[in-house]
Amino acid sequence: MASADTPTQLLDRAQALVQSRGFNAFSYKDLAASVGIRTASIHYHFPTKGDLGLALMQRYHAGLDNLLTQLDQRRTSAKARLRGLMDAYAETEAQGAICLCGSLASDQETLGQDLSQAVTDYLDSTLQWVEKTLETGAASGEFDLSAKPGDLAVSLVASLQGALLLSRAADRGSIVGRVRRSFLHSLGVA
Amino acid sequence: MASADTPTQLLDRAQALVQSRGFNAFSYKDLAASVGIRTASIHYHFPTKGDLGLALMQRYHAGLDNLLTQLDQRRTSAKARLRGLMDAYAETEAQGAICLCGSLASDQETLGQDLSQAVTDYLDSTLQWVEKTLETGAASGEFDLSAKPGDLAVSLVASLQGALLLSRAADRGSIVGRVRRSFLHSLGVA
DNA sequence: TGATATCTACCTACCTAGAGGTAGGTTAAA
DNA sequence: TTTAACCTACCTCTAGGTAGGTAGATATCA
Repeated sequence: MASADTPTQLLDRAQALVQSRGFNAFSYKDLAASVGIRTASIHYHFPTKGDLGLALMQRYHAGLDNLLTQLDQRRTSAKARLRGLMDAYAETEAQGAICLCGSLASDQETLGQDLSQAVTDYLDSTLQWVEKTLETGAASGEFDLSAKPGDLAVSLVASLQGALLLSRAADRGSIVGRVRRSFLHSLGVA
Repeated sequence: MASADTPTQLLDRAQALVQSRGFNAFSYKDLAASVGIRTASIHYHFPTKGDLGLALMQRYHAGLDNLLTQLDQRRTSAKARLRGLMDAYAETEAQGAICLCGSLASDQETLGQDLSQAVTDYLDSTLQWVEKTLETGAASGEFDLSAKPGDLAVSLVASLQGALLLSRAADRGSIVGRVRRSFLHSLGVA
């Protein structure tokens, strides 16, 4: 397999660094060493660190859109679709990472306006999709919603984001798995 | 009210900075300006930044122990005790902050071993207390647990941590409030 | 076709600002 | 007269970023 082009390699490595150390705790020097070029060359592709962060979020958001579209197109049950989303979080957890935008969210006050907005947009997309999926499942009688879909959606996304955080800090096995179990339980579809 | 002594002031301001910007995104310079002394004087009280972080977590953990002990001593219902914990998170949310250890957790790979361990310890304390409280409530027939207490405890703490993150990034009002509602709902005690 | 111009993707060398941290002096109270 | 709690002045290292140069691929055109 031919190795990816430089911008892609940079984004790949930068994403890993943000997800493991936080946006303010990695440098162009780290990144340059990791890709095998000089820091000045990174500026050629991404003039400022803010630009890099923005590109990172754009790609990440595109990946989310892709996943959600695929899940919808499979036309499976609402439960299976939600499970698909939770599986994606489980995968992130398995890599020992946290969500890119979860990581950025905790440094939010130091981010530029654009980047900050990109984080908000990503979370909004997720929340809207979860809410819609819950409503669909409820309408078809698949779920017995114990609370308002909006509240449940917020709770699920919050618990998934929090799960990734806890997973690295608390030593308790797969947190995402446990969140998934108890969430499906609460929908009466476990 | 007499203003607090310098170490306390330093801890107060440092905590606010960590909770709003992240551990790696505030400097001794910021802190010094905020308290009104020079950076060198901070080193007198906290020789290294790691020491400061550790002191921060120790105080924060002590505050948690205090809260949980108080909640237990009131001998109210398990529901009220859990609500007390959730109220504390709501207060943090109202300040536009995230949990100190949630913030540290996302920069975890850059933290020293001691500080990293302190974060883990804090989360463990919380998780153990929640699990114990859930079990007590279930034993007395107060709750109808839909899942294993351990899973529920992990879910609740994850969703509270995640709620603080979302609260700043997603513009959806009080996330903690919505998490609380849907959690209590799922226990059948709303 | 061959000469020339342009462009891409890097490079070396450098800048300024700021980081955390240290050495040693000063001041005021115990 | 000692000690606590500051200070000034300084250190080294690293940050993000810039200036300007270069090798090699690609396009242009007499």
